[in-house]
Amino acid sequence: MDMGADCHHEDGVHPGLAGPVLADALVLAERRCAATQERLTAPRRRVLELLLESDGPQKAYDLIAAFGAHGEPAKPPTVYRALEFLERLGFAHRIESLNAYVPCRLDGQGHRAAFVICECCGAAEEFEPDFATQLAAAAPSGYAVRSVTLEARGLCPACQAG
Amino acid sequence: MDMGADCHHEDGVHPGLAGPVLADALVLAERRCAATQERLTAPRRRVLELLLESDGPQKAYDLIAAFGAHGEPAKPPTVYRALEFLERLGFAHRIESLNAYVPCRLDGQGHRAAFVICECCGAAEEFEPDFATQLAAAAPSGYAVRSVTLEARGLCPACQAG
DNA sequence: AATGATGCGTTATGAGATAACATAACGAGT
DNA sequence: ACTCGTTATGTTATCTCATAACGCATCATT
Repeated sequence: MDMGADCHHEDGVHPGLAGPVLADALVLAERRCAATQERLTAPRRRVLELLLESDGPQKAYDLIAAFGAHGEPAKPPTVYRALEFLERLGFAHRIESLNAYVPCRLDGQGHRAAFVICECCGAAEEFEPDFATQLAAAAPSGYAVRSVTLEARGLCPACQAG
Repeated sequence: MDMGADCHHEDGVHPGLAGPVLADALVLAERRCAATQERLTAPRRRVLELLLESDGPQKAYDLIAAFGAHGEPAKPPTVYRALEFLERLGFAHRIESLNAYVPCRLDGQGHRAAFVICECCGAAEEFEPDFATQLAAAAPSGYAVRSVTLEARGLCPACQAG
């Protein structure tokens, strides 16, 4: 995406978790895994941690580079497998139009995710596409819609003001 | 996308143009370019032709491979530049979740494109997202939405029946 | 013709993702 | 505790997707 060279704003919508808040989020994820007999293994947990710490959408190779505790990168499959797991459980989402990943900011698992993406600062905000059911009606006749990818672009409030 | 191993359907929604119908479509494209002082150059025209001939979403490297008249592939930038042009003029759309391209099947230029994609046969059907304006309201507070990427997945009528 | 803008051809490389295979960890049943 | 099937990981290599950078060609205007 072209962010425009004249944007001086920071990613600020989701500042990224740290300290006890981050720890809590990870514990919550552990619990949700335990409840469904899924395993939040070390690499999965690490990738989730990196996503939660981040201020905005993360590229897979950013995660790969940041994976190791002392600067050693991960191997690509390690991170891609973890991302696949996190998406499956609803802990993370892929933003197709950015080739990037974000942690889920909403509670419900299995929900349909939708995003607004600021073309200026790159922030991505998740929202609940309540109208997904409307979509099924709006879609061409006869299609049985099962999932929806919805990514809207525009300007976040800060970038409109600035 | 996982199309499922058990689908025996063909891409049938848009059979691909040929002969006089194809020629007409290209002439129409020429006219629309001329009207806005844009140039439908040879590589651009060739890529549009390949898209119009196709039965379904085409990958960039499929187009690259098919570009030459006698089996010689194009160089990647040739095709990517043509696709960029065709998208800009509304003659083609990129489907993000497939990394693939389709010719525009609707008349209006500059419209917001939306797609339903059959998870079984891979067909992609374009439709007009009339509710895009509703989206602006549904989006998180304060975002000024400028464009929307909407890609729904499900089963086309033929694949539901079969 | 000179000029400036746009587009093309070419080489090379960057960015994103996965196939394939071997090894290791878990967990249910005995 | 053992063994067996399953699930997950480590590793290497490769595949797919896309663009940077450069020089030349083409076209419209002067």
